Amino acid sequence: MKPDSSRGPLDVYAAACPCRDMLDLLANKWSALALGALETGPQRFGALRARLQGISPKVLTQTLRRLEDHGLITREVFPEVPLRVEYDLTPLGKDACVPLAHLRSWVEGNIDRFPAEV
Amino acid sequence: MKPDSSRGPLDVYAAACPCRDMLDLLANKWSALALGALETGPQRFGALRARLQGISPKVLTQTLRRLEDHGLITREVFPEVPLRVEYDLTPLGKDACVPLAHLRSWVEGNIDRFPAEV
DNA sequence: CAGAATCCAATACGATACTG
DNA sequence: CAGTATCGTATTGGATTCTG
Repeated sequence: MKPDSSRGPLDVYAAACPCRDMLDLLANKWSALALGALETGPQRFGALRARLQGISPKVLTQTLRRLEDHGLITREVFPEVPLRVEYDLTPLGKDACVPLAHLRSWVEGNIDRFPAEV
Repeated sequence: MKPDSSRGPLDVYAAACPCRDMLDLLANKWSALALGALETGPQRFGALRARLQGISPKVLTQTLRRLEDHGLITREVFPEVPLRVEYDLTPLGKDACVPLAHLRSWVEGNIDRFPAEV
């Protein structure tokens, strides 16, 4: 088990560690929701937009692009009419869903313990 | 098991659900790091600042205040000279640390699988 | 020490309109 | 359908300075 040294120390607390960027990507509301929405299978842009209530097309595009660039999801275009584009999880994305699903369900399961909005 | 109805449906995907706000709070880089830094016991402002490399005092204050307002941490002032202020986890905060710790360690453990920066 | 105050740069976001 | 382009606002973030 070589803990990698080619890309610097593995510490999310280090500002320069690539871990920090990944944490910034995953510890994000829209990322967590988008990845979770894909757990049930490939989804189209419109479906994701409907699922992630309140997201604008622009922000959804940004979120998906960023996830794609980091290898968490794939984007496939079907040159049909009307156009169809499907997003799906990569193996890495599937794995990332595990801790994110825990976080989402923890929130839903403990929301009653939070003090009411001030 | 009454799934609560006093505060609306429990669905992080619903824009109006309070869950959304909580997810927004926890699915956040600095929140995840700050809570994790407190897992080992109460910490002073300066210690947290040193641990969360790269954070500015202003953002750290905002982060801590927000966590305190939502009942995840406590803030205790010791009127000494020099002044000492300690932050600590509440029971709720301790519980929230569990999924967040998973997320942080998942990132550290899988960073090598991510494509190199573009 | 622990922040508050201030100023300013960056960018994130929403709404709208338009295109392949 | 699935975005992109554009605009303007709003929020965020950093650096610096100051105070109880």
